[in-house]
Amino acid sequence: MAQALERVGEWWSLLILRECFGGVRRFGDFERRLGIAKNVLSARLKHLVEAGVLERRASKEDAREIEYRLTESGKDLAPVLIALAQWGDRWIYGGKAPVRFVNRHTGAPLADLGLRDDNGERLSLRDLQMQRVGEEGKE
Amino acid sequence: MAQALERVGEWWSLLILRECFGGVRRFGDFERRLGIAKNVLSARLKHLVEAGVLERRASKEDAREIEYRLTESGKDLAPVLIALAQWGDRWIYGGKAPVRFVNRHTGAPLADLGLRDDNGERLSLRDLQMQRVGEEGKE
DNA sequence: CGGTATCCCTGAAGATACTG
DNA sequence: CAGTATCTTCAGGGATACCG
Repeated sequence: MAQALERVGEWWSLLILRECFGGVRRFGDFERRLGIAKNVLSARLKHLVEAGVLERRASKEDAREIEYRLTESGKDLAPVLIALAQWGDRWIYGGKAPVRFVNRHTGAPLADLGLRDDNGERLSLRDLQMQRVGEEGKE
Repeated sequence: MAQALERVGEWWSLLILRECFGGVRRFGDFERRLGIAKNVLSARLKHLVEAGVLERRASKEDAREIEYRLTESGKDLAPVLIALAQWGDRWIYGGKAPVRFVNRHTGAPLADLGLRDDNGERLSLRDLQMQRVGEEGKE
C-alpha cells in the first residue's frame, strides 16, 4: 500500500487521473480544467508515465497532437478513486455529492464500494482479518 | 474527491490509518511500527483527529494510557485503503501480496473491490458514466 | 500547442533534545 | 510514555518567461 501511494499519492496526481477518467487527454486541457501551472503539470505527468499509469503518445488522428491515456494499471485505479469519492460524498458533503456515477446503459447508480468476500457477501470491519505474510494475523 | 484527499491524503496519514485498522492504538506503537519521528507522528495524529477520522481519548482500562481510535468516518475509509492495497498487489507486487485479508469466520479471502451498480452487477469502466452535478455527462 | 528553465515559497519530514 | 520545541532539509507547488 505504501508502494502504491508512492506512485500515485500526490494530490495533483490524483486530480489528473480523475480528469483522465473524465476523458481528458491533452496537456492544455488538463491545464485549463485544473488550473495547474505548466511546470507542475509537466512534472506530474512525467511522474505518472514513469509510474506506468499513463501513456504518452501521438494522437492517431493528428500525429502532432500529443495525448496522455490511462494504461491498464491506470484504469484499474478506478475503484480507488471512486471509493475515495464516495467517502468524501458521505463524510464531507453529507450525501450531497458533486459528482455522480451511473451505469450508462441502464442509468442505475453505482453501488457503494464495500467489502465483500469471495461469495459476494458484504463484510464488516469486524469480520475482517488482516495478515501480514509471514506473520500471524492481527485484528 | 480533492476534499477527501486534503484530509487524509498525505503519505504518513495513510500508513497511520493502516496501522489503526491493524489494531494499533498507542503513540509508542505507531512510532515503533512505522519508524516515524515523534514530532511528525504527533503532527499527523493531530491532523487526523482534526479531520475527524481518529479520536483521541484515555483508555478505559488505564486512564493514563492515551489511545487513538478510528471514528465511524475513519472506519469507513477501509474500502479506500483496501482498494489501494489490492491495486498495489496486482500492479506492483504482481499478485504476490505482502498482506492478505480474509473473512475471520470462514477464512474466505476478500474479494477484489470492483465497480458494481445497484443490482450488484459488475461494471466496467466503459459502462460507467461520470456526471458532474450541474453539467451533462462525459465519459 | 506542449512543453523547459528559473526563481521563490511553503509544508512535510527527519534528527535531536527536552518535559510532565 | 506521550508528547513539545527547535532546527534543517527537501520535494511539491506557483509564477513567469522562453522555446520549437
